[in-house]
Amino acid sequence: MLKRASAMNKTEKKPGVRGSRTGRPIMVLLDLLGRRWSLRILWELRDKPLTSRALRATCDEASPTVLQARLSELREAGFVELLPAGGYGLTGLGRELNETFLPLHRFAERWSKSH
Amino acid sequence: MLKRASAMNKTEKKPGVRGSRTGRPIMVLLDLLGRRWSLRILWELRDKPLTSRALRATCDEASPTVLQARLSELREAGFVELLPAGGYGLTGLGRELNETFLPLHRFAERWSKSH
DNA sequence: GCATTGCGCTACGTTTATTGTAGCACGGGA
DNA sequence: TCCCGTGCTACAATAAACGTAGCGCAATGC
Repeated sequence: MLKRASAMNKTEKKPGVRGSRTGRPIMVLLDLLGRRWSLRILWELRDKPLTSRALRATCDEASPTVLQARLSELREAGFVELLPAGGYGLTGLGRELNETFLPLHRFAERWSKSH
Repeated sequence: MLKRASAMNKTEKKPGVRGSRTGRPIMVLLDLLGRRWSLRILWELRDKPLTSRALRATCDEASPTVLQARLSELREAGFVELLPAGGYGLTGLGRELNETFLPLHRFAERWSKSH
């Protein structure tokens, strides 16, 4: 019998905050967001929830292994949640975080013209 | 299920924007920033240039291999430059990019209290 | 009933990225 | 000259991500 929703299976073995041994929040956050697909997942969920498979489709068919890993981390961080009705959606906190990336979109457009 | 096989028209040599086969600027940017140490490097250069060794020190002694790789990518992207006087500094574009992350600092503080 | 479909999620072998340690070539003082 | 500090690289070992397949479960259809 598998434990469902076993995101607490980390047991504090601290593989974790890779790029930050200081523990400063900004470092922890930059480390979390600096993992593959983290930023992309938050971005793809920006306007509506997606099922795990739909999310995978939007993320260039990234492997489900790492996608589930990121989703677990982002859920534990409180940015993403698994909706009762099914699918993944941003939490209030996740939406706040995402808003700090909105300027990034505009920046990306400008940047693509300049390099 | 359409496989878009022809987004390789990027004038890119080879390194290959990993997480984005679409070529949309925001995807390319999210992919670049989603590599290990990218965000951290930009963050650490936020107020003054640093030599490669100083940068490594601030980045928890990350291995010089990947640090140089990121610096090359960030230089090619036009966010970072090697100063004539020595040391790495942000370009104007890099500074703009960094400013989109300033709210992240405040967010990180709030976030650390909520989880 | 009993397949079928879609969901979240996992196993596992292969490939790729990152780490850690050591060291190079160059240039500018002293 | 020798000694630093710079940017940068080699290379084996490790960790992370990939790709494919498939599980258990619940809802739906027949």
